Amino acid sequence: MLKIFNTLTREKEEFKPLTPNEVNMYVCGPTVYNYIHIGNARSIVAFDTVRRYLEFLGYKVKFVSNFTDVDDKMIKEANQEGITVPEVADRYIKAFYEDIAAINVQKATINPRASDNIQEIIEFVSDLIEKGYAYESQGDVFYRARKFKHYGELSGQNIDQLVEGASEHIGDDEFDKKQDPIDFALWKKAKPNEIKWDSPWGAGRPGWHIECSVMSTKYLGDTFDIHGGGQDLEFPHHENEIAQSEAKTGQKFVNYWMHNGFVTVENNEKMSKSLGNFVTVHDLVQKTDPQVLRFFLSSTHYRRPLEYSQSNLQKAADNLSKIKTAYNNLKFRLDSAEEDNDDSDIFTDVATIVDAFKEAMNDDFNVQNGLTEIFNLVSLANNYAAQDIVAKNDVNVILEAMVNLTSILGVKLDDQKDLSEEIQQMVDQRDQARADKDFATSDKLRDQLKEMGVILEDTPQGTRWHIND
RNA sequence: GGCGGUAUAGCCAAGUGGUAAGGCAGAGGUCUGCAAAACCUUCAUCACCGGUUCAAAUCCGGUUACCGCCUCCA
Repeated sequence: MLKIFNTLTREKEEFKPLTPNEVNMYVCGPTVYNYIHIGNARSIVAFDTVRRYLEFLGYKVKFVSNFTDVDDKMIKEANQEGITVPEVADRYIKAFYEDIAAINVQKATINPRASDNIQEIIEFVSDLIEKGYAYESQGDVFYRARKFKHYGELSGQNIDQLVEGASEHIGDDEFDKKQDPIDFALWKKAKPNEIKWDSPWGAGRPGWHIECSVMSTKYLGDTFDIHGGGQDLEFPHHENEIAQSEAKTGQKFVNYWMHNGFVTVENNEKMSKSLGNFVTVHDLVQKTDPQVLRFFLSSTHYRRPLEYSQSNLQKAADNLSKIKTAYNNLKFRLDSAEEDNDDSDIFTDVATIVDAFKEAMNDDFNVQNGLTEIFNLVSLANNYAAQDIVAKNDVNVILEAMVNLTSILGVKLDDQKDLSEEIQQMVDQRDQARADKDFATSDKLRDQLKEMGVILEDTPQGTRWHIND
């Protein structure tokens, strides 16, 4: 039984989807004015892992994640470059797909763009005005936060304290337009030379929060199962989404709210675009194995902070390497494996580990405990591979389990390349030299191959090799 | 000021009342022509103070440190 920590209740709750065997989930995507950084990737990976595990459990998952392609930063970026807002969006959306593919993130079922949903947004806002939850003011439209009686529940905030907090930051002109400092924009009047759409309130563009309410309910219905995003979106973004959506539909918006922790840098400081202390995925994958980055991001519990550092990245690389080595070493035994074994403990051993893995992941996606089970599988694989006689079906059941469990973390084990003919010949020559006890020659060849990135290992079943990358 | 999070070995990190999982690094050993990989052994009393209990990392009270949200941010 899967349990999910629900931000709304601050408790782990049994997961019950609205429709049996199906899950509808929405995750807030990036504003596409730059490459995504490691922090963005963490969120993307966290929810990709959630999705993969749900699919592993047999759920059919409809996964919607948006692109914010109209807002202040988009406009600023476009102006600086002297190109249009859609051009900025197109460029970084393309890069987004490249980046997430590199770290083995499955594409969303749907990636709606705010700018493709302007009509729906206008209708949604009009509806809120009709219902008395929003008002027009000098070309802007604001949401009347105080009217929504559950306002502040997600983030545990008290409205009056929010007003105090808000008044410190709010500008004078905004203060004049708003009836209440905590009211937030649904529609923003266009300034000169800004991207704009016609609306009943004049030319303008949508506010940030409204797009997610509109697009999530458009594709997933008035109520859906899971809504995810970074902890920094809890307030105000998700609070506002709830207010908008529930005011309009009269229905509960989301059953399970999930928030991932931040990626931090030195001194536990949050990595963020505004602080400028970020590393983009685009840059990092040039010098780091994308698989290592993926493993690094997915192997810590999603709600914990994750420190980005060279040593932690290296640790992820070491751990991943251990898993891959075990996989490849066992796979090497397939050639020397005997016929199937009818009476084997291996099947039950593997099943026990897989069950334990599920039990771990069922506890709010506890990947650390899940990893422990993967290492149990590694240990089983290593021990089994060291036996004199191995059976093909035993080897395969272990390999299969390793692939299944690690793929939930987005890791591909089976990516060993073939050797070129030239290198294969060198390996053969060395084998001959060893057979002749000509160790000087064999060691020389081994060193040469090492220079070329091919590591040789001698085993009772012959020479094993792997690529050192 | 309000709300929330974190504090476990050199590092990462499980563990919500019964005497500290797992991984990396380190040390010793086995195997090997030498290696590599693997295997075996070894490595902590849980930020601090006080309390409850037969028993606490785990519950209660207090203290300290760091971080985040309240303004765009995954």
